[in-house]
Amino acid sequence: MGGVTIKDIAYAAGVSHPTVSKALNNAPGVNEETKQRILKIAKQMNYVPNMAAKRLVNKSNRSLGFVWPKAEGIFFYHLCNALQEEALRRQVNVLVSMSEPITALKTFREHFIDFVLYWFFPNWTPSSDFIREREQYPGEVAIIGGGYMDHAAIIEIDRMQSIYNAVKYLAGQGHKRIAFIGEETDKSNGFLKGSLELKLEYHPDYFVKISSTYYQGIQENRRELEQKFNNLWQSSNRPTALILDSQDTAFGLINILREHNISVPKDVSIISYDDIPELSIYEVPLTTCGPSIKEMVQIILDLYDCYNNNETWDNVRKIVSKIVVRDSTPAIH
Amino acid sequence: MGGVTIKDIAYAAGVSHPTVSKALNNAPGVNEETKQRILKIAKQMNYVPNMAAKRLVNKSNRSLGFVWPKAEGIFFYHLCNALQEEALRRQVNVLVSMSEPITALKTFREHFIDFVLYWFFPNWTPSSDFIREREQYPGEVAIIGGGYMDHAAIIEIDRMQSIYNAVKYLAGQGHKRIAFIGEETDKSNGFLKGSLELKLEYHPDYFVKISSTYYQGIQENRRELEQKFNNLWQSSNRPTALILDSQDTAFGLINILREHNISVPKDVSIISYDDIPELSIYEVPLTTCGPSIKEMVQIILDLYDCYNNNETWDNVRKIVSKIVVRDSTPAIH
DNA sequence: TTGAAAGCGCTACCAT
DNA sequence: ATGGTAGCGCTTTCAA
Repeated sequence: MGGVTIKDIAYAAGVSHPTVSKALNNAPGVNEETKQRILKIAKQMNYVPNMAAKRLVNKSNRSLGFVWPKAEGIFFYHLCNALQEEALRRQVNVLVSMSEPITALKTFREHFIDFVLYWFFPNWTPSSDFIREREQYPGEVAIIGGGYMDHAAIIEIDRMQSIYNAVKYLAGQGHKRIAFIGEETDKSNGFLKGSLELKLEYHPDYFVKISSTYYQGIQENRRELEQKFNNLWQSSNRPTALILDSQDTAFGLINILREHNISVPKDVSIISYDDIPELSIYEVPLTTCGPSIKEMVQIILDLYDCYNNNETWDNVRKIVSKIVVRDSTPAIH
Repeated sequence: MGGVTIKDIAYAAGVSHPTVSKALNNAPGVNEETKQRILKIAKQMNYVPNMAAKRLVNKSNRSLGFVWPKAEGIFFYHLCNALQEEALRRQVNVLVSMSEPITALKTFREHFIDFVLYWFFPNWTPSSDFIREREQYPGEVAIIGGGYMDHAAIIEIDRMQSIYNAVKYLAGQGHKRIAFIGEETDKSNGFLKGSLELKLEYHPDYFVKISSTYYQGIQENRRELEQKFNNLWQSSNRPTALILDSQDTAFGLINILREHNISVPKDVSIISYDDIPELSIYEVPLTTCGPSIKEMVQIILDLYDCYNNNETWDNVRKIVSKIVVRDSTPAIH
């Protein structure tokens, strides 16, 4: 039960265990034929490497841990899935933890995961306990989504630029009156910057600032959204396009539009932040902006590979945002 | 990274490294005074045990792997979160994998997770590859949600009973005309059984059978739901209560009701399957049936504890369903 | 009570 | 190309 080791394989293949090790790790200096034989036997015997032993000799084991932030799940669900899929292709294991950052790191350390990826939010900074835990962690730590700490690779997401691009795109489609609905963050700043630089019509109510969040209750959230949207819609400067700051806002607004018989894109064009499939399979597939999950996953695993091959890498990588054009934003005249 | 080992401590304390090991692990056979001295030095030197080395010798550890099924995420998100939280309380690590079952088991084996929990669906049966992989796996495998295999603990969910109870509860609230909306599964059978046994009014259109699923597209799903619901609502035997087979159906229907200005519970009472917070924070908090996530998590970890303490356990555990009464189902006259 | 020695599974480093 | 040997840090005998 359990323990098939390289020695067992070596015995079965009639070679020595170092040869098996080399064969299994694609190391040079093994006859191709022998190698194939060993590989075959290993598979037959359903060999599973002992990560502890690997770690003991300071070898990485091609596994990546992702720490799922305490936040609404749908985006991270898709991110995890995509990560998982691409990782499979690249032969790396992905394990997910939903613990808080310190516990997660400890758990990953105990299980020999050699690369841990955190999703944090802008302005996050590490607690001293976290720093201490990170010092004990032998592998690499990467941070995506926001925040910064020493001894961690950073994958930056430029949300401001994302929204800025959305404004630009809509302007290119012929819109002059564009409103933004969402919280006050980098994203809304991108909207303001875009409106200003592209010399769009601007009225203070074009920034529809939402303050209640989903988890304060759908009810509260919806009420606020509905009321503020109505104000905007009834104003004398009704916009022709809307930029929404997240899928959450998009879901809320779509219901509201439906009730009011406002049709997309006939009555209004829409771009939403967040690259998730739910936005593309709606009645009117929505144009989205923001980093593509697919691309994020590539960058993450490229980073992992760099680490794994002991290559150097830029400590900060930027992930560019992308507009995925769908039916909700045709050109207007 | 790394550095201080028990040998260093041994040298500093003027003892041998096995003695340090014993002292650090509270093992018997070490002079109390020596032990304290060693502990103190270890602390001074900021010793951190090398998990790899430990693991290489001692195989077991308190950790549980959960395999997240390829299915829509929101329920599993809550389940994972709850599992994680209770596990923290019980000092067990939880790691989640989104790989397919065999890969997941292999990954967990590699990383010394000694207990793996699968969510499967009714009528699932293991492939021969899976059986083989399980045989190699030294830990325990548990299955929840449906399906069966040898050498696995089973946590059974009686969905039929859940819905049956819902029917019974609604009947108790005074309803005679109850309809069910959802796919044809154990759940719909529970509805039919309840209607029959409790001698409710029954019309064929009270079983609103939905066949398209969420991932065929929201659009398709919504259209079918809307059309079938309209039929039901316009029929001469309009029901006074609805049982919905999942949160998915609930979300869809709620939007439809809103558009039609049908008010809950004034115009119709509703019970939905699935114990997730989203159903409780809606405009009208919905009464739900089905197993409570909290309870599921308890049963899972109780099972884990049994396994971990080498206790015996019933190979099949049933998880009872519960009705959480909220505002959507008042008594009627 | 203590410590010398063996060994967990693996890789690195030489010899051959 | 191959394999013998050493050693990663730790626990576990077992002899002193």
